[in-house]
Amino acid sequence: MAKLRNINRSLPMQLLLARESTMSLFRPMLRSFGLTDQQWRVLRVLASCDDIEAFELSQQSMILPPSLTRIVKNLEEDRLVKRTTVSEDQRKVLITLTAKGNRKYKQVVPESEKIYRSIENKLGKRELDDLLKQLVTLNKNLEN
Amino acid sequence: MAKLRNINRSLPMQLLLARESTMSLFRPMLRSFGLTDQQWRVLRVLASCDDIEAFELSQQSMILPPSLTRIVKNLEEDRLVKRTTVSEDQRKVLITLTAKGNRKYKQVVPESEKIYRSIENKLGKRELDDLLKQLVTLNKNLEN
DNA sequence: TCATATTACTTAATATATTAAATAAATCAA
DNA sequence: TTGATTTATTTAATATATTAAGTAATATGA
Repeated sequence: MAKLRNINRSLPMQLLLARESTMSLFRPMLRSFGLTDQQWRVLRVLASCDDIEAFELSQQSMILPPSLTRIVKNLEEDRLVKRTTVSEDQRKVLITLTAKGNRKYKQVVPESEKIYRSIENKLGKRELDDLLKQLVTLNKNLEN
Repeated sequence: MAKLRNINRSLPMQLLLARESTMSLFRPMLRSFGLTDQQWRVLRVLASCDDIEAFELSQQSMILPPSLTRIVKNLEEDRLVKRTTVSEDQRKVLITLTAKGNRKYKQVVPESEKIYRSIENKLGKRELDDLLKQLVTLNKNLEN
């Protein structure tokens, strides 16, 4: 009978485990700032640009549009982001960070970098760079 | 001002992207068998043992207990798995694959392996093995 | 111009994730 | 032995993921 490969030889499972291993190091810090993983992904994209269309934000934060609608709505209620429509194309929505959102972002950045450096220390800078390079290559080669 | 690293240099983001890149190749196949990603993770663990306690299944399938409760309930309604309690410890629940569940598993395995081999071809067997080794190392080194 | 198609986003429905609290059985300590 | 604690799982509440369907604005073609 055809047998399925062991978990240790399954790329999807090892990626899931690796993602969880790393995120579990950041999560308590993010929660202490009142942020979910996804909210932080949105904030960091917004911090890298003046404003952004919903579709582009969806791509860059890797959150599908239906989820993004709710996440942005919640962030808006927390006054961390602001939504405006584009006058030239009334279908489009522009999302921007508020001053409060920007302050929150600036509070999180140093804590995030601190954790990232501790990961670098645990894994070794060269090994981490090497792994990142391979992941970037994989993502390029498997891209639809 | 402290600046956050670019997405391309963020291990958590690249892992998320890589996980999504690979799972998107398996997902249509799994859906064609009427299975969600998580249901398939549960079935493949069950196929590797006669029976298993809920807690152990939770660990191996990387699904937290509250989610597992519902997933197993749904699989049970589909008659793919069966739940029994342990007489020596009435708190514990044993979960097993039914004959129907085993047939489903055996149908999926060759299709899954086919996709896995196509990934091997795209990435190169040596590169894939190397990446897997690094992920296993990362998971060991970051393990709580 | 006007019906049709496309685009951008939202709503809806169902499934899963996360955290906390609840329940019930088993264990432990005085 | 019994009250407190621990263990194994479930329930509950809120957040996110996924897929499909809906809506409104824009673009296109006869």
